[in-house]
Amino acid sequence: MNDTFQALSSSVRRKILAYLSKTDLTAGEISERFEMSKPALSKHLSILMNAGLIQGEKKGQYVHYSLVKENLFANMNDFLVNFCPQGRPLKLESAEIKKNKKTD
Amino acid sequence: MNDTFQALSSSVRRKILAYLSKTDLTAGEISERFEMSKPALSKHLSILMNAGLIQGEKKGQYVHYSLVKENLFANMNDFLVNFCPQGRPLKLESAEIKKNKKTD
DNA sequence: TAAGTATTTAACTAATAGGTTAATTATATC
DNA sequence: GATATAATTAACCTATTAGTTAAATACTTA
Repeated sequence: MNDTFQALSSSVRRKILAYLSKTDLTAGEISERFEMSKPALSKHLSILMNAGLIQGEKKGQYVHYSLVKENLFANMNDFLVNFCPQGRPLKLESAEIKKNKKTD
Repeated sequence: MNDTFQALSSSVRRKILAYLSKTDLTAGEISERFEMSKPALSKHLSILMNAGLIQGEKKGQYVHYSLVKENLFANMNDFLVNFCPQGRPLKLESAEIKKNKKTD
């Protein structure tokens, strides 16, 4: 869980996850979307890999990255369950949440 | 959202939240639960405060801290909604999640 | 095989995070 | 008012993080 939250503490990495939630991308395609060197991006990708939030598959000279959604949800659930008194998995009322929404 | 995930990236701070999910505590009571100096704990508390995840109320010479659960859920929801294709709030099947559970 | 492209690794640097002890602030009590 | 307690702030140190450029690795193609 530590690795997960550590990985999620960077907005760059959260954006990578958001991109991958739409479609798989190669390392190069990901790096095009950021104003940052490829090695820097590569490090972010390896942090997400180590946290089990993404996976990479080498195809020829490319590495295709994809989201591992189950791990994302599993870790979030493990965490959030602490705050549900009944110990049940999440059941949120969207209205109550929207009320407190802050734009980022 | 950055502040929230930054705050959650520390296991000490996640433990503080877990304690506060059970009951309100003073700064001193919180620091007793960790092997760390009071100033160090105080800094963790201020990070959680800045993220809006806890609030402190001064009563006499004590400061009583409590969880602000709504902000926790709101931020998590804002984040997780990205990964729900329909854009709906979370609806997870606990069985599928348990399968991938990793102990921390 | 040589040259080009995709990606990662290595070596380095600057900024940030997380801890320490000492000092300060605010309240309580004698 | 003096002293004790709770909590935070200040000053400092070390380790980690996040970026850089240069080099290495792996694959493709002429």
